[in-house]
Amino acid sequence: MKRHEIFALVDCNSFYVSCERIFQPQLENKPVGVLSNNDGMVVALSSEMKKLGIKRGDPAFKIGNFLKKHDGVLLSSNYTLYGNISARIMQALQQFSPDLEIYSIDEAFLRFTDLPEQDLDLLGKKIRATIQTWIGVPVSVGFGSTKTLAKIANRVAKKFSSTEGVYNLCDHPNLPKVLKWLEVDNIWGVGRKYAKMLHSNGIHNAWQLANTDYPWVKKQMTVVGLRTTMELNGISCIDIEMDIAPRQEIVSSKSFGKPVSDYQEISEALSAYCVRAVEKLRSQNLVASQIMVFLTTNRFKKELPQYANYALTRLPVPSAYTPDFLIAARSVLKQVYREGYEYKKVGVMLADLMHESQAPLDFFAPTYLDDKRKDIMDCIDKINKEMGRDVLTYAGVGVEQNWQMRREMLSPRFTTCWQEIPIVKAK
DNA sequence: TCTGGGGTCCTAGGACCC
DNA sequence: TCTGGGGTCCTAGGACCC
Repeated sequence: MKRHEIFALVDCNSFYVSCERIFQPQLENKPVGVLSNNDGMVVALSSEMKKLGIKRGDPAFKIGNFLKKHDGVLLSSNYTLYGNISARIMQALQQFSPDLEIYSIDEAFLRFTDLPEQDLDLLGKKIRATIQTWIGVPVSVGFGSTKTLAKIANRVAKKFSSTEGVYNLCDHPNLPKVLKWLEVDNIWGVGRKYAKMLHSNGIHNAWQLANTDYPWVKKQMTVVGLRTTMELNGISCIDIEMDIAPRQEIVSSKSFGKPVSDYQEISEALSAYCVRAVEKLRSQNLVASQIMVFLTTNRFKKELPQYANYALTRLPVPSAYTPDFLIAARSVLKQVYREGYEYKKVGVMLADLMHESQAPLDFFAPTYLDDKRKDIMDCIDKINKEMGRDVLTYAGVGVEQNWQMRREMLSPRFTTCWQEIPIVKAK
């Protein structure tokens, strides 16, 4: 007999903003927004910011003046800080259940087995209090008999202050009411395209979707949509994933701080992203054998000629040796680069990843592990880790780096850099 | 001046094999 | 009249997530 399972979704409220507020208490109760790379658009907002009518995705340059009038603050994103705070939260959550899935930087699923349901509300409150006290970040907790329902419960917890941040949908008499309230657009797993399709078929809320003919759903939305629909009916189809699945691809790409046409500059930026991607590869003890390069102009500038393209190549043997990728990336870039365009973005994607110990042997060439290449890379990584990022790097990444992104409102690395750790003076 | 970056999964179709 | 029937692997594209 299957044991009775309950899922919880713990989700940090306005995560990036909450991270900034830990070390900058003057930001409490103020409209605060955190921007995407290049200070482009708002990606996280405090509730005060939402009340001003600002939305995720609003471009920074359009709202700057408006915010000044309302004492609002915009910050550049500080992923070093957010990553560190996230790790602390996940560690703290471990104590509530060993069955923990880190779903994103600010969300985790927990699975409980044979837990008395009357205790759920108390448990939710305890989780909230723990994360608030230990780390200083407010979270919301939703319980459900499936992951999809736990997600919905979390949404209710966030939306209605009367819940005090905890909502339980397990065998709840309000379940039909909640499902009727929730538009299909807001169901986990239903994106813009499918939401539109469902609306045009007269299915507007989660209750209606739950009661839709399964074969029809499968035909229109593949098994993925079918799973979601069944989960709305309390049939658990998506289990938590505790093992960190090995990566299948690693992407490194960024928009430029300003438009770039010059081949040399693009090549430098590409080289820099390539160095970063291969570092990431090595940090997980992986090797890659495929590399793809893509570049694109600014699609928002409709008056300018547009161009986007990509191409890929394979390495003769899987590798994590940066120069192998730099050489490959540059030869691929030559294939896709066209003169006379203002480029906005270039990037590299590594694919065909496998653990370095599983790389196939080649009769004619030594594997990455065999010859000195791994030793050289490990040595460089170690120096960079101890002495600072890019103390040792490659000539191809250039010196001036005019293409670098903008981060004009960046907060300090409060928790990960000795020079930037805040000092509290005793009175 | 100015609009993110990094992932996953599923399906259809073509190549190739016996 | 009629032109096999599976498999598998690979890739591109489309959907989704935060």
